Amino acid sequence: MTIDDDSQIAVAKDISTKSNRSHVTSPQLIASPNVTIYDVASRAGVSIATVSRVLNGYSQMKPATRELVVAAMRDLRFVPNNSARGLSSGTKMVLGMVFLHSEAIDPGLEVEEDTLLFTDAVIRGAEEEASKSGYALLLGGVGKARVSETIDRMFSNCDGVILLDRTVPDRAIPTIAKRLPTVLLAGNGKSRSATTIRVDNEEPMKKLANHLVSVHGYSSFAFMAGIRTSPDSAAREMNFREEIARLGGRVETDSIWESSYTTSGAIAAIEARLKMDRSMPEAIVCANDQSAVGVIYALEHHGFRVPQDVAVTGFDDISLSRRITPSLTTVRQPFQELGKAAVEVLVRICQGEIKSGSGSRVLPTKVIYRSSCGCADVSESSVEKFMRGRG
Amino acid sequence: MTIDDDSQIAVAKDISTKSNRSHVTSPQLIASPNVTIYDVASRAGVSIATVSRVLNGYSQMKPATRELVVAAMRDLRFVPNNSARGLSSGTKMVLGMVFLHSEAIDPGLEVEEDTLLFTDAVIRGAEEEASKSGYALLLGGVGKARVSETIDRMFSNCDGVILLDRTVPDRAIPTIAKRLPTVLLAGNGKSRSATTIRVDNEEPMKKLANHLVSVHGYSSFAFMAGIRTSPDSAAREMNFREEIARLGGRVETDSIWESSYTTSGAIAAIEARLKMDRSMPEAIVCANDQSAVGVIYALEHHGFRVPQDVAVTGFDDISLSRRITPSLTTVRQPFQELGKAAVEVLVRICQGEIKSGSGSRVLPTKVIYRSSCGCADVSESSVEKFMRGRG
DNA sequence: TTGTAAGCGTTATCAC
DNA sequence: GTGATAACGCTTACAA
Repeated sequence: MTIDDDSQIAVAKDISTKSNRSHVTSPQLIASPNVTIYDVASRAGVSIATVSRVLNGYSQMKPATRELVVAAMRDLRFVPNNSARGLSSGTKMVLGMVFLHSEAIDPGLEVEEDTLLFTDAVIRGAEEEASKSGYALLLGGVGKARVSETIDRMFSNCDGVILLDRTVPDRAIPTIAKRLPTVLLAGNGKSRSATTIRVDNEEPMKKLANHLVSVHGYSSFAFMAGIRTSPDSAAREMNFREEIARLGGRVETDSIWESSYTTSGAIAAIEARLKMDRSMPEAIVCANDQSAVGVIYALEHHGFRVPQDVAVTGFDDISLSRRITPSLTTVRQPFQELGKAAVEVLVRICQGEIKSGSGSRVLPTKVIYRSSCGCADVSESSVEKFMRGRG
Repeated sequence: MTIDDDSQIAVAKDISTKSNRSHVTSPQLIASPNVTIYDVASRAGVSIATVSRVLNGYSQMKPATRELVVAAMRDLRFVPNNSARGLSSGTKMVLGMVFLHSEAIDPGLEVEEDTLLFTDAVIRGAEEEASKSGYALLLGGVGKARVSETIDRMFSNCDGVILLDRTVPDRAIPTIAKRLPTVLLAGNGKSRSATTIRVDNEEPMKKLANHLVSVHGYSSFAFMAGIRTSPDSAAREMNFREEIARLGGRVETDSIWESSYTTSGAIAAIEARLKMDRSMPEAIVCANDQSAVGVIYALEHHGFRVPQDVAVTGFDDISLSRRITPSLTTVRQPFQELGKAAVEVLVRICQGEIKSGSGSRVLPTKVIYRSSCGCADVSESSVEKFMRGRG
């Protein structure tokens, strides 16, 4: 419908030759008198098949007929019923996105707003891309135990589904993928059953390791994991450890270095570590920015200067990382692009262009050197940046 | 389906007595061999009507029969087809949320991530509440000109829709509301056709005005609007102006005080203002936190100290407002609650408990005094706060 | 190029 | 308490 002109709604009611359809004497209560292809057909003087053809952009039609139908659709303000479409064709033009509720990520914490950022940005990117391709995006948040409910909803409402990392137990993925085109977001990329979209964790971690060793001369390190079972965290940790080992440095191995990806978790970890040993490694590399922020807070709280006493780095490049002091050296990850890429791939799978499970797609990342690693922060000030932004 | 056990999918395939249904010789290509109520019915030895009754929690059934059906559903891993349900019953168990794409809010700007916050938090709150009520949430982002496409998608996929402020021209709302239960979020509350959920802009703005005058003794002010046509911005401005007038203060009236709700917009506005007149009012009250941040940046960039030379306040209480220096005096707005409340109301409208258009619901807000207005910031440090958060 | 009619998987109205 | 069966609004063979 065209929402720019309310008056036509009246027209629709007057003209509607509703129930002209031959085989019906509507027995059900119908909430709103919705216009159907029968109405359009009878107004245009054609069959419903013809209306359907117009609706689906069937090419081999007499242009005049098409015009007629289009006009009738406009006049009656016809909006196709997607349930009927979905039922008949099996295609719903809806994609699902399964993510973790914030309480599931960090229960009990008042609010850690930035935690929302990753998922939100992905959702935004996905929605934008989906709507470009004519799909709608259905949200499926999962908390403690809602997983199977949510998955069922996806099955019954969507043509395909994007599963964010850790929303669904690994072993369930093949089952899901068997039933519905599935794309994994930020998973480990090892699933044979579904395509994975993720960022490059290898190159930037090696680069970062090299930078810390060659440029700043550090040799003792710790890696603050997010959640050890998270593929991203694991990959970042592994690549960092490997490279440091290759360069002859040492990385602590204590299991205490785990933050739940949160600021508060990182603070708690540092506290715990300090109870065991007052000394600190020369540099702490974190699996994400939020924990890096926590590490910096906690270190400074206990009298360590960053980066003079201990260098700290993050991963993500959330906006906060530019604003804290010291500004955070980190790895820029294209949040929205991840969502977009996932939808792109999923749409192509749904449309049969590519088949499910075909490998993984890796998006590039970039190391951003700011001051928390010991570099001079050469980025523009916020004001300058914003001003330039205005042209 | 229960996703905890992949093996049963095999069972489903073996047992399925598909196409037992009397009246069918499936002519269409069916992508996946989905289990239907026919399969369940034949496996349980009952009619499809009985299966449907179980599905809908019909109470007057022999428990034994119910058991039988439930077992069959479990065994076959039956998931009801929502398109069919929607077609037959007209109820889709899907709610729509229409919001503005970020590019529509602030085109051309690189990324102003915090801009996302309001909408994202609302979406999260809405999704959580929706899923509690058994509904799914469908996203409908609108950019430049996608409005009517998106609205159509809502019509054809949803039982009801939440319209965020400024997503749809005012005059189109009655048309939409006539066709679909509609709730307005952060609108002006004046629509007769749809219920509005919004926050209280009156009490906190009056309180703030009083605070600035009585506690700090300011008498010259400016109000940095977001977008003048935005009901929230307008309400905040009006209430502030009224109260200041009552108290005998002055508020500038130049139209230059408008930020587009963004940091960069606020900076640009301050720059423009400075070109006209080097002096500044004693206090600048902003329609949201993002613009307050821009105001502070720009003022300090030009040698003004905040709050000593100029006091600044915001609205929203985004996490950044606690972290900047000086910390921002602002009004806390319950983002997620807004989403929740909107869904709550919408669900009740959809279920016929209350009728559409019945008044508006106003959520409370709270003034948070920090240092940018001249108060001493008594809030805990970040570290302390985070630590306490851990218990 | 267009029309006829079967079928998609549910719900709901009748009977029994 | 349960079973037949029509109807929901659309797509798609197949026929014309």
